[in-house]
Amino acid sequence: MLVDSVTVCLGALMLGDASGYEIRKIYEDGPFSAIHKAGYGSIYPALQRLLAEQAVTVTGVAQQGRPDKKVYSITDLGRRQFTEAMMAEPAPDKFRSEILFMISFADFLPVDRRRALIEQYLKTNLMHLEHLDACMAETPEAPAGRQFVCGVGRAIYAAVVTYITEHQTWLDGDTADSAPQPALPTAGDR
Amino acid sequence: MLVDSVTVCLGALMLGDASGYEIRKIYEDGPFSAIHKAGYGSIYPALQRLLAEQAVTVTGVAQQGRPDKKVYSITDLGRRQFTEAMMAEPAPDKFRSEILFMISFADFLPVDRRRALIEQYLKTNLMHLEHLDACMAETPEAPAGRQFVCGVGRAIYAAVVTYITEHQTWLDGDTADSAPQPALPTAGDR
DNA sequence: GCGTCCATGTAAATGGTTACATGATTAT
DNA sequence: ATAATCATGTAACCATTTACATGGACGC
Repeated sequence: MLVDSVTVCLGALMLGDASGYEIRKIYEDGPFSAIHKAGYGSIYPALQRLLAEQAVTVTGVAQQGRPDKKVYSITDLGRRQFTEAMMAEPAPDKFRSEILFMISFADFLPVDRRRALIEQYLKTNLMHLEHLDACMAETPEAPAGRQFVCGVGRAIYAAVVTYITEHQTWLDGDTADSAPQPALPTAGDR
Repeated sequence: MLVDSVTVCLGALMLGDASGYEIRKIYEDGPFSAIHKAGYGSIYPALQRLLAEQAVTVTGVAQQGRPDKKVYSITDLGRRQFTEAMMAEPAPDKFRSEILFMISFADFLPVDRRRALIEQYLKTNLMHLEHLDACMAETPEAPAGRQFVCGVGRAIYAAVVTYITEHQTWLDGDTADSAPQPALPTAGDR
């Protein structure tokens, strides 16, 4: 894997100094969360490796009332490592959806369950959409790359929401009734 | 994980008897490939577990010229297990994209690299779209659940392709020039 | 009082991917 | 000849996720 926890930390530090805790927040809450998540269990060990490699430096920051913070800064070596990683061939995207897997087998499930799954899928996609919009609104001056990626994410969530609202009746009623009607025009949907 | 290799095999066998080799093909080549991939390394052990649990049965099929095939069939117990798994709370979707991660940091990359990444992303999405269309054309009588999921996949790929073609110039020129102009209006961007 | 946020870390468990091992047939 | 397809499996490897451990401050 070319983009592993180490690269992920380096990326966060390219945007500015940060502690492990803050790096996690970036990937867990920020606009990056849709692309790549990272928990403490992967970040803290990665930072130690980077420190040993001298790709980053640390500064202990004492805080009043809070535990000490360790703020990491990327070094020139780290910057070079990061750029190198960005030049490697990216691995294919990985996507895994339990809920879509379940919906695939809707025909074997009770009608209630089908409806519940669709509803849940619609709801979560709407939430993601709102969350992304909120993130984008917070940083209107974000660099072009990040805005582009956020735009892609937005387009995806919006497309899913639209599709569901237009087609959710497909799975209503039992199998016999479900005749997939018009669907998407142009490029041979069906 | 509620939908693991075992459940995945059970799902494939719900659609009909199959060998490990054939199950892999379903998840590697078929319309399911976008949702959940599975290699031999996870399928064969899963089938053995299922056999021990008596969720499936095997029939050895001797073939002329070919290695013997082991065709698995799901039992009533297996069907019950599968349905039970489909009633559990689905884990949140997992998505990881190295290429989008790279594009997020486009501002730190040479212009050539930016363009190459965008182009590659567009190309792969077009490929996925075509592949899905081909899959859907092959089985026009697919059950409603599967058609719905394929439709979602199609909508996603189509949305990404549209977004890229409309916004790819953002990342042209160097950072100074890249003023993200009109950007995203209100809601339904697309 | 209780939950959440801040803050850093470790260790075990999970579980999928990759590589290896074997081997015949068919298509190029 | 050589690559690809058919066919089954094992074992090491890898990385992430989850649970655990610790602890003060702040809001409700």
